[in-house]
Amino acid sequence: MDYDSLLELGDIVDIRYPAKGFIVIKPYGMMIIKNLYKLFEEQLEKDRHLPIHFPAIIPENNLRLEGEHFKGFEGEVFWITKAGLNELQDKYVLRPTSETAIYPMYSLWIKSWRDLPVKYYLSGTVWRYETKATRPLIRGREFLWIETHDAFPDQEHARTQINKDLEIANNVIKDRLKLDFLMFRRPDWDRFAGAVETYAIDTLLPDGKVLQIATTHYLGENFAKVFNIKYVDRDENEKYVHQTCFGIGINRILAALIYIHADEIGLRLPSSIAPYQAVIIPIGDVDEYVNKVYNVYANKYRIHIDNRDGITPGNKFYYWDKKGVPIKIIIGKIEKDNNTIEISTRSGKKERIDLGESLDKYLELNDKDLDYKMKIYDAKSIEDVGKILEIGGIARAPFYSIYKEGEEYYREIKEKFKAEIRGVRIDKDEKPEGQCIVSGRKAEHVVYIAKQY
RNA sequence: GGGGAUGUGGGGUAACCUGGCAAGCCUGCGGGCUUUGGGAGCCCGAGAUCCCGGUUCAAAUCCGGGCAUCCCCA
Repeated sequence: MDYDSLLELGDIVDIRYPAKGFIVIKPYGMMIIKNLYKLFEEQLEKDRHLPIHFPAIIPENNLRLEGEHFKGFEGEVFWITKAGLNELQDKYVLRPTSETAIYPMYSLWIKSWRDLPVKYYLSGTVWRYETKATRPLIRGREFLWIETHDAFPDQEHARTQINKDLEIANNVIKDRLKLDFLMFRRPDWDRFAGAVETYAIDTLLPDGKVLQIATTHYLGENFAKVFNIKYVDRDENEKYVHQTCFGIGINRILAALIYIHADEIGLRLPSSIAPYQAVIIPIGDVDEYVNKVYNVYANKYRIHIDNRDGITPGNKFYYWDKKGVPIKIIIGKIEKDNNTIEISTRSGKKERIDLGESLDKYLELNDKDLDYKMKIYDAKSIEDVGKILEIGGIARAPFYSIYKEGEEYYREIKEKFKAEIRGVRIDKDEKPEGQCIVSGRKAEHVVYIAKQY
């Protein structure tokens, strides 16, 4: 089913808000988002991150401090130049990302090796003045995300954190959300503004474009130097911290969930984030028994009773199927008389079980049905890349280099196919065979090429 | 950033080119009756021409601007 219809019938967002790139997220969408936040925050806290809040506005001077970072974001920030009737002398921006909001404070907080590491996460909103076509949840001028900002005594610790970030992403996105993705090191020409290295997670949407849903950056000492984040180590040497930051695109993950798992009927949601894991649909006059069933399951599962009057059961089945509820619990006279419930899964399986029996099995079944694999094919030539992109896949190919010397060949791909080199796998060591499909040089990397959002 | 197209009840659309009936249809929404084990039926009802200006006896329709959406190109 197409993306726009899914948003509409899933009651996820209302795109009619009259400001470009800004949308309303409706309760059903927001309930999913809250569950997404919870999954990630639990994992982050398990990895000893602490929650923090930072203001949404950043003074212009702070934003300017790291030159490359400023250059990267200057064109896409919302400026606050006037307040009330006053023109502001010192302007602000609405944060497009929070490095320059947070690091001046880190400079104040971090003094000694005893203060490290610092690992904080911020769940919140950022704003970017996107001028390209916006798309609900996929590219907006306002979006929800989580960003961590970590400071370590040295490079080694920082790099270890990057692996942990990717592990967290894997635990949630692959295991709990059932989304397939690839982890890349981005080519040099596609780094985060101000970062030494950028790692990213891409998933492939059904329309054949990849969507970046999370990134983690190794910032090195770049920001520490301009924001003066120094500590004294055990040997009384003054040193700059090494930093990482990890961004998790909540809106985009929601978009991917909706779009990738859907079928012809509508949404299909993994049980980990479904607003309702099961909906009770009563048939006939069985209120008392319905309440009994609800009480049996409500403290273990997210359960909703659909007791709307005057709507036929069939209509309710269809309604909740469209919204992607994993399990429907059907309760009528038969169930009441036998102290049972009927389970009907989103995938169409029906079974009558005893009241009190666990629903886990059916939720697991629901989630297992959601497993899918992205279309990735090997390209042995530049023509192959075209063919693979044509059918909406990701092309895997030997390429000269993801470092700056490879950029000119990347340009050729970009021009020819309007596609991007997403990078080299980091979860897997891939050795290229033969020649670069563009330059004919000896290939140093195996890269993945795809159209992107 | 450049170009093109579009804007009609909550959603999808007809009428627009060639100005003129009470702005039609499907769906959704509210009420009533009848129903209820996989999208029920009948009756009633609420709900729209994006905004500002212009042309005209008359504008959803033509013109200008704004806003918004979609597509293509950089």
